[in-house]
Amino acid sequence: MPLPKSFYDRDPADVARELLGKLLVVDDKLRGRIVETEAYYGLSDPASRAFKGKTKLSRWMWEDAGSAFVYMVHGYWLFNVITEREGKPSGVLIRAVEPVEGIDYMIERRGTENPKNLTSGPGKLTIAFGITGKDNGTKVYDGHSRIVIEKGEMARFKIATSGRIGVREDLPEHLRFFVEGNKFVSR
DNA sequence: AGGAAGATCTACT
DNA sequence: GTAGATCTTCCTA
Repeated sequence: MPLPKSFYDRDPADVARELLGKLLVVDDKLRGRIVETEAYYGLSDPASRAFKGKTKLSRWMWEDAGSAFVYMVHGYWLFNVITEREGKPSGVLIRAVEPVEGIDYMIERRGTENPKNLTSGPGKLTIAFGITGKDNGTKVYDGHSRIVIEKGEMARFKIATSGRIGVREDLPEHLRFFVEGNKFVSR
């Protein structure tokens, strides 16, 4: 069962923290455990795609909680889930997952057999899972969607935080969350 | 037409 | 570990 829409209708930092350990599922055959996330706010966050207002690309950030927002940067697609109510842009970037199921497909798409290099980065995991701009607007709380996020079980783990990676201008708060010691975290 | 963007890969010290 | 090239759209001029 996918996580309910209400799970995403909250502050993105809370959602980012609690998405750790959850399962990203695509086409019911590719599964990955989320081990690294980042929260992004809207108009008040210079690193957010919504900062400069609605454009053809960023308009997906104004969708309702639990919608997919896929953005391309430097030739790679990055997968985000929108948080908070419709009309209030914010979201969570999925930065890394740990491969769980469908590893053969991931190896084929990524062109490498090194499991550590399959999904250990935001641009890598979209390639491994076959996620592109066409998936914009997908409702990840709807069981019929191609992309959903499920509860999943994971042994106890410790959550660490840091500033966000790669952004030109970060906010003072720590908005990156990751599973401490997990080898699939991007760095 | 040119540049920016939340990254990755490769080839070195 | 760090440095540089290169990746693809869309946005702004």
